Amino acid sequence: MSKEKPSIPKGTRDFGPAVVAKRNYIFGIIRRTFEKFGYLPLETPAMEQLSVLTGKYGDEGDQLIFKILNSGDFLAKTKPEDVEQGYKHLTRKISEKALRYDLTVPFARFVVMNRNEITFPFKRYQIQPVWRADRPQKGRYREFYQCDADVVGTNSLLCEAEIVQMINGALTDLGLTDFTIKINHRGVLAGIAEAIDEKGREGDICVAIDKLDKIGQEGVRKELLERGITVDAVNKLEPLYDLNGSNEEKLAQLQSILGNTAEGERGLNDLREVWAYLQGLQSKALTAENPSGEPRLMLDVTLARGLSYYTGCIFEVKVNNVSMGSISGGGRYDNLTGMFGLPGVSGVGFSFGVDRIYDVLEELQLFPESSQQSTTALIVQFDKDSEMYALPVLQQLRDAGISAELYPEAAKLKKQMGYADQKNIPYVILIGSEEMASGKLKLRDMKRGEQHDLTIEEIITQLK
RNA sequence: GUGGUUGUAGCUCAGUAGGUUAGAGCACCAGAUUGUGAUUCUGGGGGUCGUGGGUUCGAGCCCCAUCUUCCACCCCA
Repeated sequence: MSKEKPSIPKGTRDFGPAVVAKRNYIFGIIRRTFEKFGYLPLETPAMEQLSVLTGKYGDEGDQLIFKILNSGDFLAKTKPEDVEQGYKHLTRKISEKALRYDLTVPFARFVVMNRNEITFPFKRYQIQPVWRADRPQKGRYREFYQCDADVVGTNSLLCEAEIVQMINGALTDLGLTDFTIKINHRGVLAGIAEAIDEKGREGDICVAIDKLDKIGQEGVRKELLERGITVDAVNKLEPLYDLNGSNEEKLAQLQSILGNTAEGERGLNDLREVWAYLQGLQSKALTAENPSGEPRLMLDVTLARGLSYYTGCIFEVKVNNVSMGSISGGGRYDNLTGMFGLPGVSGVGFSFGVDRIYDVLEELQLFPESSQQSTTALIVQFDKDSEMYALPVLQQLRDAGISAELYPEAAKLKKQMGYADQKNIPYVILIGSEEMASGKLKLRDMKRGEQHDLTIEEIITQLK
């Protein structure tokens, strides 16, 4: 008998009852938001073929995919020279499956496989865990849940506008008041690169610019030069950092800088159209201001996002004044299904990071009390007679749709009351000899500490 | 993946220059209170000091490895 201490892998967590209750509260609000906008649920397997996932997230992403070792004698088909050719070569020989890295690529795979059954535009949402072999930190786990909503089969920028609406709606319903929805466009980034005579280098430029609020303008300048961007280009780039004024004014300023680049023009037109849709939708995201006075929806040319499949608008959401990375992000991808042999299907989607939202709500104490209670009423018993008397009462409560339980033994009152207190049960019903004789049960409101003698019918009415 | 950091009772932490039976608060259990919880009083249980090696007469404390935590890069939900 080995008595090893049990443990769970790095970056994974157990969720106890109280935590699950709060997580379900978040899932519920997100699910309702998605459904309000016409998205329907989809679920896909935890594991995908490795070939489906590789190459979709850039080199960095490929490194972070959890591979599953082939079962059985996984070395059967390998030869000594496979080892000599390095781990990447060997990986393909001993691993054919991998845990999904996000929900967007499996969705694209699903669309391609079911292209003949699907009616386009196809709107789906998906709430499932994903896995990344990242090094864990606060708010960064190796297993975490994403809540994705994507639509494929339409180029309409109404989808982008509705994504802004969904983000604003869900986060507002969760009680958040100080958050920023950043929006940008890959075309704008490409146009900027072209306008400063560094066409095609937007990748390097983005990685550097993205750190602006972290390392400052000087730090970014240094990094850009290290990445081989010319001094000339950096000088042209820097005025873009502090575009000021309203979003409309920013668009106008960008127009004069990028107007004559094809990509830049495409990006600006898309963004203007998104704004027009939002105005039509009377978007609260468009008019809302954060406590700081900044607009909630912000055009941010420094927003980059690493996932390599994005081609159009990109989004990212940051809760202000908490130490937490982005809690939501997404964008448009024009050719994801093309990689699986179905070209010409444009898609756009975004994702909420529930685990981070959870940590933020916890920090800001925004979980409502109702998300933390389990049972509505506990029946306390005193002896065998009262237990038997309580059984039909218990059933009547449940038939009336009230979640109820009977303490399963005639333990001391203190213990039974303590149980209710611990479990955050708001009402206790006491059934003893007096109550059985009179037919009036004692209903105790645990929060107020008051109790009244009531018939079972009266109790049901009150608790319903 | 690179460089750091953390790990002592269920939880939050003490633990002095390596020296007998490792402590506190909270939580838990029992009693004060044989029909009433979150307050009060009394008593009680619980730790092979993350794990595995090593140095030493002797290690919670020193060394190595490993796992874990958190942080900065990288990247990202």
